[in-house]
Amino acid sequence: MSLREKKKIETKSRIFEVSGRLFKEKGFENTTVDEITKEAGIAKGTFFNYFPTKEALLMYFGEQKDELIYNLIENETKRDAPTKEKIKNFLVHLAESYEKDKELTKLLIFEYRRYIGYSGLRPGEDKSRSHRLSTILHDLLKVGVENGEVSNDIKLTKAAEVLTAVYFHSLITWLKSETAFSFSKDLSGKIDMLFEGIGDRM
Amino acid sequence: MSLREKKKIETKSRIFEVSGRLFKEKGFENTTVDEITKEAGIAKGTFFNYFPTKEALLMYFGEQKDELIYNLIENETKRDAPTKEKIKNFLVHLAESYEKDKELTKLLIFEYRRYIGYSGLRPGEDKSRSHRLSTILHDLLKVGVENGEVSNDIKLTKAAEVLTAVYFHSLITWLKSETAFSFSKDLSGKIDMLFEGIGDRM
DNA sequence: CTTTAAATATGACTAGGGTCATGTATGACT
DNA sequence: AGTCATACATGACCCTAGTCATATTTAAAG
Repeated sequence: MSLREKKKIETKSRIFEVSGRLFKEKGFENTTVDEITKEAGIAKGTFFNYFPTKEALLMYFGEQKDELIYNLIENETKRDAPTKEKIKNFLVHLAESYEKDKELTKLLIFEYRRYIGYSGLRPGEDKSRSHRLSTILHDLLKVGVENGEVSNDIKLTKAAEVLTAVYFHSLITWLKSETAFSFSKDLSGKIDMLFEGIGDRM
Repeated sequence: MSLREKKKIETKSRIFEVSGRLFKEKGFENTTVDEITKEAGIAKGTFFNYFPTKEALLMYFGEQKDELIYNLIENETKRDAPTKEKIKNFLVHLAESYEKDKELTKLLIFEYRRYIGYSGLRPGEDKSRSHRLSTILHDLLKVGVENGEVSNDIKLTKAAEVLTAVYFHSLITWLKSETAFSFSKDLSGKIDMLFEGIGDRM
């Protein structure tokens, strides 16, 4: 690895460390790019060589965190278990990991959405969280259909999207709520409902 | 009505009209508060007497539009019809009304979310779209349970939230998509699925 | 018609995100 | 080692949302 590459990595991770500390201390909005660069010992312009906007830095936090979580969980869902349980476990674990730091999650989710919302106008891949989640769920459901645990006349993609929808909606409701209700429990109940259906089975 | 009140209303609606025109012409981000106030014939500071931030103005657009739509639709759902059909009609009508102006909807939804996300930190009422939608759906489902059309052991609130979740997720997926798929049709299919359930009925 | 207090309007000013022309370090090639 | 092209760093500068001390307008009271 060349000296240049080393320095690039070094600088990027210094920005990452310093901003992480500052965000925790003072919050995202109250931390200026100036402060970050001063503490990191670089010029302001340099920051924008690494992250196109201040929000992009926040997204980077989200990506790092997601990487950890998804890897952790993808393994776990390889275990043998009924499809519904696997899906539930997967989502509930995700939920629990977010429950650990509500404030950071708030920032990540709301800024991320905004960012994706706009950048979605441009062409390019949908790197959004929801798409990734949908894909994983789709695969799990497919196995479920093969085993006869999941109705085989449903559209897999639609079902995966519905599950994703419920997951994110619960997450957002939880983030907005001030009372301390459990995101993971709320979600668990809703997943049951999805498998059962809302309509009366006479 | 006093002269003061008249002027206030006059000024607010001038801001509203001018900004509406400018947003359509040049987009939200590319329209500055300076431009708006110049065209409206007021000083910059005055703008902020009426709207605390530029985004608040956008939210005001959203509220105005929602008011129209919800009133229109709330009446329509008073008709006699099966619960599922009523819910479907309601949501599909909503969907269609958004389909008419995708760009504006994009702005409203993504900015609104961001705004609510942050302001949700403060105490106070949840004036969010999703909450309102949930309430309407909850009432519709209640009638359904009374008529035996909807399973009576489901938690009404949970069910309403699940429907809301699917509605918003579809909306957002549609907004992010570049290909022209129909939001209202996609939604319609998902509502069917929710009533049926994902699990196999053996 | 004055006086006076409160509401509203004003625009110079501040703050912070983001740009860009210029300077400097790096490494490939001779 | 010396030359050169290219990648990267720099900080003065720009732009625009939002603030605030001051000025003006309204309306109520005397």
